[in-house]
Amino acid sequence: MMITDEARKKLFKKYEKLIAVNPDLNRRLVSFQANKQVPLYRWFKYKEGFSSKLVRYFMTKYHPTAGHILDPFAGAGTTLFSAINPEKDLFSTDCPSWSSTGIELMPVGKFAIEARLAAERIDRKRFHQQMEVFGRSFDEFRDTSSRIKHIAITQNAFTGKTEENLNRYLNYFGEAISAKLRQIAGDLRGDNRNESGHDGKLTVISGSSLEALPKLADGSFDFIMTSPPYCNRYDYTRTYALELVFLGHDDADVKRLRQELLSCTVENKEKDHKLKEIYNKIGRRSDYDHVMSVYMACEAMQEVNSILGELNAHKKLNNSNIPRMVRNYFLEMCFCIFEMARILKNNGFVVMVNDNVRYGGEEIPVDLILSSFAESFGLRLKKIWILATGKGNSSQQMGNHGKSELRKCIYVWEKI
DNA sequence: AGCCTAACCCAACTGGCCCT
DNA sequence: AGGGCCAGTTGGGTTAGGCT
Repeated sequence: MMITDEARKKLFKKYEKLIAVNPDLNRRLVSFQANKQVPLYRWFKYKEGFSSKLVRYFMTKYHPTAGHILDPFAGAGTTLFSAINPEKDLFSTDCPSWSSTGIELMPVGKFAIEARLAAERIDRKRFHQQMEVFGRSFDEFRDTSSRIKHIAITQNAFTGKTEENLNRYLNYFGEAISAKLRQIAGDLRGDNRNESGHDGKLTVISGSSLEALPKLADGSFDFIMTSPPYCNRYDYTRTYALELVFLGHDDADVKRLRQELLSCTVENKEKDHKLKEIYNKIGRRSDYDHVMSVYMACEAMQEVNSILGELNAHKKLNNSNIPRMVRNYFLEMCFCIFEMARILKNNGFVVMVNDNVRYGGEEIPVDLILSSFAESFGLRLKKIWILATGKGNSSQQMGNHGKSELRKCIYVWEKI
């Protein structure tokens, strides 16, 4: 089996001087952890999100004056809300507020965004009253002595302490909901914006970035801050299956959604035909051809594709669809990056959170490949910030490939 | 008060099983 | 045979509580 890493090494050499550890960044900030204690953001834990503090950090660092921000993979809307709710200590008070636009395919994220917007408009006093009524209705059903209706065989089957714990568990649903509502009410009370809403305007587009981005106007954004799906087999429709069902989606809906996601799971099929159709329909076939040629011209990309093909032929990958997923992940991202470059204003910035990945022991330098696409489309790589502690292997890889670290990155691209 | 440690907590995963 | 899906491992971070 022929394994080379020359093209990847060459690309690394090219960008090496721009890769640097940023001591201000850590896992807490780059993940949702730092949002868990923040009022309003803590209502819904979007596991894959980053923190509001991270958004503020990069906006202050690269674009302290207000404008229009975009997040094409908006999730629960951390970027969007952080931009329209400026904090006095970070943004100058006389600067007008940002407006923000988000694109989100997953109904879960869109629902979380809309729920928060709705909550900020409600009559807070009335909400508090309703909450108390709701809480009392739970109390009526609560038998504090015991939820367990004993029969002979359960009598004295466990200690008093155990029974107390079991009851606590059985009562937990009501308690959990009441606690969440108290938190929401408290956050709304502490929120000193007026009830008519935000300083800035927030728009959310429901659908795939592959279809929505081509419809946005040239040069209409000052700043893009986002975290696309990682190239890591992560299936969002599975992670949020319960929430999707709760929102009324059936099996067919979930399967359709899974196929619409940017290819990041082994179940994703080719979207080439669909992409062609999107660009033909809006009379931009030449853009489609241009993006394809940039993708094909990237040597590191071709090296990764051919190595994964070889590993697959030798049964060295634990799932035979990994090469297809990786190939399409980068192709689809290539289209997204082309569109981001087009809709950004000159001197505008893209800040993108993403991790590198590894399959069959072979590292895929996601940061380098995506940055080389960006440069082909007129976005200059300003920095690849990395965390001091990268990410290690999953436990399953330890036996075969040992321990080695991969970069956890935040790329900064500037339109020139 | 400051150090230390055991006990938790938690992770943008991936190996492989189960059906059709 | 392969699409679709399930679910366990283990390193590293955090913290309560004991010890000096």
